[in-house]
Amino acid sequence: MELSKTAYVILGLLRMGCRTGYEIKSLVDVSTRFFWAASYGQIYPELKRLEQAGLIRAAPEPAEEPDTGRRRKSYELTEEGGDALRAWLTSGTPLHFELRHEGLLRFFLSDAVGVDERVELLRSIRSEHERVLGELRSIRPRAEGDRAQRRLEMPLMTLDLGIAYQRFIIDWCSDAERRLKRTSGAGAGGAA
Amino acid sequence: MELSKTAYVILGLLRMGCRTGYEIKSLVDVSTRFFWAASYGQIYPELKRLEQAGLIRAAPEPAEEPDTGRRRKSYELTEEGGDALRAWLTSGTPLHFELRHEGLLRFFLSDAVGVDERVELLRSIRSEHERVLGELRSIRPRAEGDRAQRRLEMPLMTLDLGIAYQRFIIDWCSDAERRLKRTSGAGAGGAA
DNA sequence: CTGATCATGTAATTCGTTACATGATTCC
DNA sequence: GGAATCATGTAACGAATTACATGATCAG
Repeated sequence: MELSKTAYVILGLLRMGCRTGYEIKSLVDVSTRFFWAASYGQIYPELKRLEQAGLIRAAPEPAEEPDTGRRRKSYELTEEGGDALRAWLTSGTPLHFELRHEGLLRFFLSDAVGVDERVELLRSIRSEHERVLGELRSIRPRAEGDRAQRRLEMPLMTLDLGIAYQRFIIDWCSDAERRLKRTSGAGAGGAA
Repeated sequence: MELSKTAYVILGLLRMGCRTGYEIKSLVDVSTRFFWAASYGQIYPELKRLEQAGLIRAAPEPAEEPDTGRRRKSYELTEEGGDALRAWLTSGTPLHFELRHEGLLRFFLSDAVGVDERVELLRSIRSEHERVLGELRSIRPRAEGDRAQRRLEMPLMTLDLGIAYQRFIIDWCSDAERRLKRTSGAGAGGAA
């Protein structure tokens, strides 16, 4: 593959209406971040590369915004950029998938500690996911708005998967906690 | 935090009975890989560091294995190593969580293509997760064995979460496909 | 004898984060 | 006037992958 995944994030968000690097980063932080993060250190250099490759171009400042001396670079998709985006979206390339979940890692290794510590661990995993669930819920109105006003269906659908996913993990944690307590019975055994 | 997460993977797997870098890598590939991957390029240098830090030490070759000229370095946990592992397992440090899911990213951006392409995308996401589910099922017997013979409960419990999680995503994909088809109704609309 | 597996390591490179540097504008 | 936000970028660093290099042993 030629372009990095982050390049497609930029192409895709430009298509969704973002114009500057700053706007892209702001939107990433309330959307793709949960399954594909990106930092300024990636976005700005990538914008330059994409411009050189002819996939995006500098856009004229929109008229509504009369030149406020504030310097900023607006970009827009070129036709080639749109083509590249759609080509990637429909290509059969293997889908990269990667998870780094410290909570699960600890849980996996937690035979080294006692049941009480295991339960405590499970609680902190659950509370992390509850925090994320809260975040996802808080951004839902925006996704609803995008759907109603800009005919963007997928952001909301993706968000709802995220919400369901968080709930799934949270429920699993509650279940597991109950099972651990039951199994340990009277004598809570430690381990070394 | 002093140690990298990968250092704790090593400490933890050493505790679970691995002895060499090679064994650690082999076990990682059928266990933690799904939520915390590690490569040789990390494992071997990390083993050296951990030895210098006194958390692991070179272990005498077990007697059952009469010196086959095959050179290899066996390690074992020191007391300090075990302490460090348990300290991390029970510490309240924020739990690092990170997901990179190209399928979701594409799905999120797929308003740029037509419903048919969206459905196709959903199918390939589902089939990826079905593949992973198959992998997880294939390693389950090993986890059952570890539980029965070595009193390691957590690997199996973690694996069963993984299996349930894959099923959750697969089901969601099937649902979403049905919903997309229903919504699109008669006139399948494309988008640009 | 040959291919699979056991076994250890390094070097180059890629990917991504974090911190830093800078400065304008807007809202209170 | 000061804090928050808008806005763009770079440099240093760290984490991790990939490819390479090497060689022994074991099963057929």
